[in-house]
Amino acid sequence: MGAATDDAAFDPLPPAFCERDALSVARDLLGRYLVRDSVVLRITEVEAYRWPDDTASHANRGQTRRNAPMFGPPGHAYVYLCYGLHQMLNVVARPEGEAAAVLIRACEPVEGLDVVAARRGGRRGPDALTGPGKVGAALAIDTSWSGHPLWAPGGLVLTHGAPADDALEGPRVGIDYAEPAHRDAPWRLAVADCRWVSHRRSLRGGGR
DNA sequence: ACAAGGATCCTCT
DNA sequence: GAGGATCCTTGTT
Repeated sequence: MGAATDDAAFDPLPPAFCERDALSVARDLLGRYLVRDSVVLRITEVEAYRWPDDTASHANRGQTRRNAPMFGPPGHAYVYLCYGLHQMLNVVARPEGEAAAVLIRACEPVEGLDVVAARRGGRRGPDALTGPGKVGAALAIDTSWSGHPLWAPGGLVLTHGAPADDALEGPRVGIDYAEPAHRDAPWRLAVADCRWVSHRRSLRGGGR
């Protein structure tokens, strides 16, 4: 991706991009870039946590200190710690007061592969970036980034990237505690024909 | 102040 | 395919 620095791929997405239903935002996030310093990752897999009435969502039982950014304005990060060690990055969707988010589950490296490999124990293949905890590690973020605006220069930035033409869909991972209707809903989306995707066996063609 | 469980990852078999 | 790691968040006492 050599001469990518002078095209629009690195223009930040405005907050208004995220000011709609999380499933729509999720679909349109496929192919976008997450940029932090020398590291550029292309988003390849996401999950929508919707509003209202999604029993898998952290926001389902009301606002807490942890999930407060979900209730805030769109286009901010929501980062939380999972299983005591994994930093999970979400993009906040919907207007302020309506708590929805998109979990970034996997990415494909665009630039900064050496830095990513160093942060991921030397891994350079899809194992390095297929899983939400792996993405957090590759970007070296933690919960102190929760609430960060994703369009502000110099931090963690969500940019236009290279939007994906085709998508696969399937049920979200690790939410057996949710009501069946939400547990089985196909609200996990991934770039089609892409190796940088986790749990590929449970995905099917869904498109756009 | 306490107990329970988690939107996962890694290693080993 | 199974289990341990690892500690914060949450709801309750």
